[in-house]
Amino acid sequence: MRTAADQSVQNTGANRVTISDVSDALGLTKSTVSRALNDYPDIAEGTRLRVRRMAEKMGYNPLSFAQAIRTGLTRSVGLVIQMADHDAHRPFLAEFLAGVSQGASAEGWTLTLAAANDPDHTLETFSSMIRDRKVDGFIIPRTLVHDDRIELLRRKRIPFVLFGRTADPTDCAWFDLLGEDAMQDAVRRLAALGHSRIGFINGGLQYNYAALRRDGFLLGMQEAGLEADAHLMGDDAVTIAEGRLEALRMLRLPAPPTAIVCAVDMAALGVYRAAAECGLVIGSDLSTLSYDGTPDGAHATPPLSTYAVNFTRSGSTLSSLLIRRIRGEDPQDLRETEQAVFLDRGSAGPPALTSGEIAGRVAQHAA
Amino acid sequence: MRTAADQSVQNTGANRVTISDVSDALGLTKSTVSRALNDYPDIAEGTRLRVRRMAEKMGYNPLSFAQAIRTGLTRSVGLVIQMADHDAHRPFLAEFLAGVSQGASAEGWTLTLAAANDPDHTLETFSSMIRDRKVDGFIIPRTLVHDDRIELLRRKRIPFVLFGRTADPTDCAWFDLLGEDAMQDAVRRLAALGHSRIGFINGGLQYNYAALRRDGFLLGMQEAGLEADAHLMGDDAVTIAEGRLEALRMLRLPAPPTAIVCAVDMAALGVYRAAAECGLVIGSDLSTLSYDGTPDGAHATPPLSTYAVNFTRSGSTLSSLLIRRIRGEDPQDLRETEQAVFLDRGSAGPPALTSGEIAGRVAQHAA
DNA sequence: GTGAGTTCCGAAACCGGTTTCGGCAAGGGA
DNA sequence: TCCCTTGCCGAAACCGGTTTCGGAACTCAC
Repeated sequence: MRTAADQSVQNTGANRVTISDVSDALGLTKSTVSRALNDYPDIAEGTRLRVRRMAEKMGYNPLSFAQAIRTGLTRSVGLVIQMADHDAHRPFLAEFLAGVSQGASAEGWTLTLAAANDPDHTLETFSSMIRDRKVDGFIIPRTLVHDDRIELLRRKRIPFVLFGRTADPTDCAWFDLLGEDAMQDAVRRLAALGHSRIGFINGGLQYNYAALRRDGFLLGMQEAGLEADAHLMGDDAVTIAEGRLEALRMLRLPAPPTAIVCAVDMAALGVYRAAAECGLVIGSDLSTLSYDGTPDGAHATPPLSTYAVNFTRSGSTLSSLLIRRIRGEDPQDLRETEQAVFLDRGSAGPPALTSGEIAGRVAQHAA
Repeated sequence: MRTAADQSVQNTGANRVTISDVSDALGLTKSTVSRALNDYPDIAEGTRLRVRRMAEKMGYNPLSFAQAIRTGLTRSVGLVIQMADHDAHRPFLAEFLAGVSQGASAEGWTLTLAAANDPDHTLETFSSMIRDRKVDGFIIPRTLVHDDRIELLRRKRIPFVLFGRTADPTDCAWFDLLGEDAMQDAVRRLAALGHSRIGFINGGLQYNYAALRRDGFLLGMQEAGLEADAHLMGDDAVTIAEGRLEALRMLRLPAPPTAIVCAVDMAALGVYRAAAECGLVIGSDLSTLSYDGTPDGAHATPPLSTYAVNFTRSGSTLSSLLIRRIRGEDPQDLRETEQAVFLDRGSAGPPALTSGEIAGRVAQHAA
């Protein structure tokens, strides 16, 4: 019977150079060539060099799936994106994927991508990719405080790397941005501009970053000698609509904030909307600083000042951490963090209005 | 020497059920089991059933890389995204990838993703993925009129499927949306609303869709008995900035358009900007219809009426077409098209102003 | 009853690598 | 000189499948 293999245009590849071709050309056996190329210690240095040069010259490249059959390793990093997620991070997806892909291919690895519709589907996808040995490990984006994906991989003893941190760091390698430092710095900047009533709109509390950024905000307030008013703090705003609502709520308080720090850019763009509706000018009447670095923020008026994340570099770092993890390095040695970069674009300035004046302006526009 | 394989937590997989386990359980040889599962004709129907049931019961799943070593097929579809592209299509990337991934996994295949920085890098990436047999075929997004990627794959005889069409259809399978029909329909709608001076802002001419959409626009004009004024036609606008410039150019003509059809949503959002600068209200003073269905359009005021593309379904269709192509089906039988869906959201209405009145308004705002 | 086909499965080679094991030769110590 | 290491490589098994080939058993026609 004839099946796919030979009906298809592509076949087993006529003139591919195999390890046997290399060993024949050198008068060695393929086992020697294999060990030479894989740096076994029982190969003489001269032989190793001869083999390397010949392999190079003949253009020999081992097939990863042929290696996999014995080693069990596919040389592939896995990534499962969840479609159910709000699209707060969608703008960065391309950059992030590019980074992951480049980090992988720098080591001769590939990126195997899957998409899932909901958390259950995500876990199923992980399981089937593991069962079929599609990948050697996973990158876990958008970590939660308590994350079932981590539980699963820990239990199955599959290597993984987090983009973010999590409550229980056991067996976890990660790369993360110090959002808490950014929030603290944001407060510091606003205080230096003369703000004293500063609000905070946090992101989704299920995400691990939320508690950290909140703590960073509070630390900044404390450092500046300012009181953190519970009424000026909100949670779970990751979209423009949610950010707008939370900002409106704060602005309608008897003593509204003169500045609002947002944990994510989308929420800050919601603050823009709320400000517009209340007749407040962002950057003078009301200041806001945010975090993410979305392209949308740059196009707003005024452009949004934000702490920007380099998603391309993040992705590539994660790939290389994961590969090192798969190669056996201790997770504790594979934990990197980085500072987000502040982009000062004008959405924060000295308070043009007092809290009371803002309250008046808001009341006026409510009528 | 101990290398990656056994230092890593994951190893060759203790209790995995192999084809030999199945054959032993049945008292058959593994060759018989293999042929039974692959529907060879020289296996008795009863045997085939016995084998299937036992394989099912024991939870046997062949390893794709073990099959690949003999068949040459990895059961993986390849996709290379170009980062250099303007980000007109970025918002859809997640949906598109989800579709491709789901279409692949429906057949037990996977998606191997790579990113490239420029056209040359793209071709190199294709070549190395082919050399290392990472994938069995490729999905080619955003096809150009003359596309080097297609040339390469045609030459190397690697199966591929286009998202879009191209000048030379030889060996090409594809899925595409009938943008030309959408443009024609847009003109029809505008004409029905009473517009007679209708402008057209096209996308990048290197893309295959551009000529098609232009022809669709012209056909619509002809059908409506309207004159297509060359001054009211522009090209290569795929960003907000480019759309704005082209719209401003048209609005400053002695006889400006009362409606503008755009080939891509981003250009239409540029029309919004231009209109705002000229004191024109979109949907009454100036109408616009567009194509893509970006989320951004839904948030504009008024929301942008546009012909929307279902990128998830597009991706999944492309995957299944590619798999059929790899299995040997004739490319000519693997060509599907679909209509974009019109979303009427209010950016087009009966002309509130004549062309002359618009010219007056524009001149007034220029001062 | 015999010869020619069919039907169906086993045996073994094969794919392209990796890994284990054994042994030869050189080197070193007594 | 002899023995014991040590260094280095070949031979062969192995990984988990697929594919080729041959032959036993059964069918059917004459």
